[in-house]
Amino acid sequence: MSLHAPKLAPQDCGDCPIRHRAVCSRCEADELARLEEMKYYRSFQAGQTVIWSGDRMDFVASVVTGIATLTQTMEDGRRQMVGLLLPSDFVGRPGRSTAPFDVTATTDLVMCCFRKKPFEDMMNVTPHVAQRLLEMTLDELDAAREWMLLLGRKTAREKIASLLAIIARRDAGLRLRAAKGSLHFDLPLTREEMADYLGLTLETVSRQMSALKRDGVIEMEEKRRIVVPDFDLLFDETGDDTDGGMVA
Amino acid sequence: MSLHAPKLAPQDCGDCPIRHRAVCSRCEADELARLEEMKYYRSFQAGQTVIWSGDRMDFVASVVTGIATLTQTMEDGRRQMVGLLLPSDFVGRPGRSTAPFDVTATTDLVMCCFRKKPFEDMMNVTPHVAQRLLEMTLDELDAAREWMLLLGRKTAREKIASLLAIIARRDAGLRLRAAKGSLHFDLPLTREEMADYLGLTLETVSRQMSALKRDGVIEMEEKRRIVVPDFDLLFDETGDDTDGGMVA
DNA sequence: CCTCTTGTTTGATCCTGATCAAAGCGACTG
DNA sequence: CAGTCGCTTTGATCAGGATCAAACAAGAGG
Repeated sequence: MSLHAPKLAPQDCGDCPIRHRAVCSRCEADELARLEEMKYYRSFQAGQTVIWSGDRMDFVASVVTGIATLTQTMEDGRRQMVGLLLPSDFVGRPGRSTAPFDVTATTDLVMCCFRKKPFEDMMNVTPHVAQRLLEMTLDELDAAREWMLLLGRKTAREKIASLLAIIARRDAGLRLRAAKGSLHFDLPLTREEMADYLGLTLETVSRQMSALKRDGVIEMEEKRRIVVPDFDLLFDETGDDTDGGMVA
Repeated sequence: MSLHAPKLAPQDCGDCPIRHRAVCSRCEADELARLEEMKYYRSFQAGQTVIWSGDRMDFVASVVTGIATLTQTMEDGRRQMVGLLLPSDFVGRPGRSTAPFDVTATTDLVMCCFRKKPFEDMMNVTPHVAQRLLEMTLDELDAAREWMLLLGRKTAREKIASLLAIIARRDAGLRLRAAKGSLHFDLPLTREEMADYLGLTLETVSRQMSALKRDGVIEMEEKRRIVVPDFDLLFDETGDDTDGGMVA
């Protein structure tokens, strides 16, 4: 349907996600080679800030391993997460030189980076990259709009359930739906980070997690290890009207 | 800095925004001609739905005159606006065939459309279009993230002030800051639409508008005609920490 | 072993914004 | 002009989540 081969499954992805995400498998070999020699890696410890809002940002990057968050902070400290970067996700924008929000490593993090200028130059000669990047950005925009519905109109319980469903679904996507219905996964975020994601306080997050446990929607092996006995049960709590892709 | 000439001011824009927004002035004349012969116009009355969420969408378009909104609706009727389209804004995504949300004309609306397939084909041969589109999409993503901060963390009063500031600023951009400090403009949205934008109820919107009037931050000539005696005063109510571009 | 720290849970109370209800205000029409 | 419709304002009350506060759990490090 497009110029690109079907998206590669994450486990097929080698050490550098950009190579697979931004460039299609039919691109000429020398373009790939050019990309290869441009890239370099940066590692961050959990909790470390990758870049502060307003700072000069002279690279673009994609996540290789670990999780990073994009957050906006108001003067008085109110904080809202506006993006969650998982392996293979992309950050940075060709054509803008300062970061519009904080980027923070929530776990140990490895990113694959390209200096912005040569990356932009390369975009000009290899249109596939621009097209793939457009596609990814449009997906992100769709996700942001789902998120806006969540922030603006969902109840605390629905917000929690939605977040759990998002993470569960992503994990299930990788692990291809483990034990037929029953699903278990690690929560990569603290209660406070969940609160920042959802526009709630950490106390409310904690209370609603307890409520979902009490009501049998989820179980907790440990505080950060979740078991979902029946995904449909969880999904019913999200307020969304269709499942939309649990089954591949 | 890029392949594109500096962005044209809106008043320079002819009858078809895509021509100016999506293609740079240095592009070859025959590309412009090809775009010209592809385009067609569609008109909608205020209140009319352009396309329903989930419907097949076989065109891309940009707004010529009027205002359209993108909204998501939950089963029980809760509604969240996720996009506001002003003249020269773009809708539709190459590479996806169904609309992910409702598009509605809030005023009488004229859109300049291109059938999706030929538009995609053209994108493949004219990389400038893809690049320009990427740039626009990234701007939209930034706007969506600002909006997420508003929805997740701002108070009702801050939300109202932010919305008024956004509209005032946009109007000032066009009319180049009319009466030195004092600014007046029409609100293109009903109280209910404002509520859907802000994740509030229409009653709360009405009350906070009254409060801002009582406190001298705004005046109302008519219910939909706003006077801002001092923009800085309004801006102080938004919770944002820097003005960020009122003055060109 | 104890202490310090970080993340989490739970309780008590408060307050912002939602909900329910009624009335005002134009604009348009018969 | 009365009557209606769409939009807006205002009032009374309610409730969901925030805030303040305390205690718990699990490491890490001395």
